[in-house]
Amino acid sequence: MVRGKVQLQRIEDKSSRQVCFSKRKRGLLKKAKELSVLCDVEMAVIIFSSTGKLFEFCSGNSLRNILERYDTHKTKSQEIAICKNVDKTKNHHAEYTGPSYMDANPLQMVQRYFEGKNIEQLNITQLIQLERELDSTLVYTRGRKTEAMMKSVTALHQKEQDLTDENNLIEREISAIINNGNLAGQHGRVVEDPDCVHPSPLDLFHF
Amino acid sequence: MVRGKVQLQRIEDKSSRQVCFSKRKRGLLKKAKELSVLCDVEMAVIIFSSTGKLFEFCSGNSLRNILERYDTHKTKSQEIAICKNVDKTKNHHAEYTGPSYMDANPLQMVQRYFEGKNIEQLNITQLIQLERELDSTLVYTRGRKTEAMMKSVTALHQKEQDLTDENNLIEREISAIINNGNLAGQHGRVVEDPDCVHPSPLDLFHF
DNA sequence: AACTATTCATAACC
DNA sequence: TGGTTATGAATAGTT
Repeated sequence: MVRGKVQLQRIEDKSSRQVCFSKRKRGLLKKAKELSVLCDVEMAVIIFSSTGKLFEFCSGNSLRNILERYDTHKTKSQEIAICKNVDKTKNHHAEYTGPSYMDANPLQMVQRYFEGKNIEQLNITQLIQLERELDSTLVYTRGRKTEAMMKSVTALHQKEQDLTDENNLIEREISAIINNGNLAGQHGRVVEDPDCVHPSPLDLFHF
Repeated sequence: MVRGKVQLQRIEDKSSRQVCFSKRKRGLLKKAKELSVLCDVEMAVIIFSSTGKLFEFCSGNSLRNILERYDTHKTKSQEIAICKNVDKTKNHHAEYTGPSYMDANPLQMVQRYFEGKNIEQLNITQLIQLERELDSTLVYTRGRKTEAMMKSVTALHQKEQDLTDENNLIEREISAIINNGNLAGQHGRVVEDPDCVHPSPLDLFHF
């Protein structure tokens, strides 16, 4: 505000309101552009004047894209809320604080990166190059996935082995206890066999 | 801008960018609220931070309503544009002509998108999803490429045809001239045949 | 998270 | 509308 601080309420005089709208709209759109460029964010502004005229701004090329992203985001956060059974009441500048890195797919990423150039508008050379690079990214990702899965499988095998060992150990302990119980019944005393109750680690690999 | 006027381009330093984002977002949302109240307009602001967080503002109580209004408005104006056969260029705000990212490959894009999280550190689920999405992006890109090539080939065929036609035309003109030259030699005068020298456009399709 | 020097946005006026 | 100006606001750089 400026020059005799104005109250934050509807300007009643129609023409003043119109003038103010025109000036402030320009200012807001400028700020929006600055924000989107400086901070590299995706954003959209939609304004309907009181006369019904539409003014819009969007950071990339397509406001529709942003609305779609908004929709998926909303849907996902709703899903998450349901999953977590969280009944979060929305604060008016609701900020979704979920894990959000995965909510954009590579196509959107690529489009965001070409910022302005819709993928539809790329020429053949660019498309061929993009194809090649996507291909190698895919190959790389598959490699990483396989590697990660192998590691995971190995880890699972190890865990399985450990659990099996533990089971065997427990079984041996149980039989030992039973045996001791029998012996105790026969001889009137408890015989402790350390080799059975505390087998050496190597014993674990005999089964 | 302020204190050593900043360039209107992406702030490269990540933490500066985030601080700037935080400050400017607050400012923008405030301005948006002021505009909507003072001038009594319906409006919406949607912002995705670079970390994927969503921030929003709307004048009424439902952003969804505004998006619906936007949709109907767009549909109508599009219909009008089609009816009037108007090739209206897009909104004048979507003219970001910043650094082209054509030199970044998708792997860099993906990594940059995960900002900080190296692709090495993604878990299996994320990798599988990434693989799937890269795959469909690749399929899509291949489709686009094929389409573009087909168009190009068709265009080339057309061009070839046109050139062939032109050649034929020229040949006919030349023979006509030669013929006329011969006739001139035989009869001592030049005979002009307008049908040969300036064939009607339809003649082009007789070959 | 505060501070401050600057630039910026804009209400009032023309 | 569009321009000018005085003034309050926004904010980049710094701490």
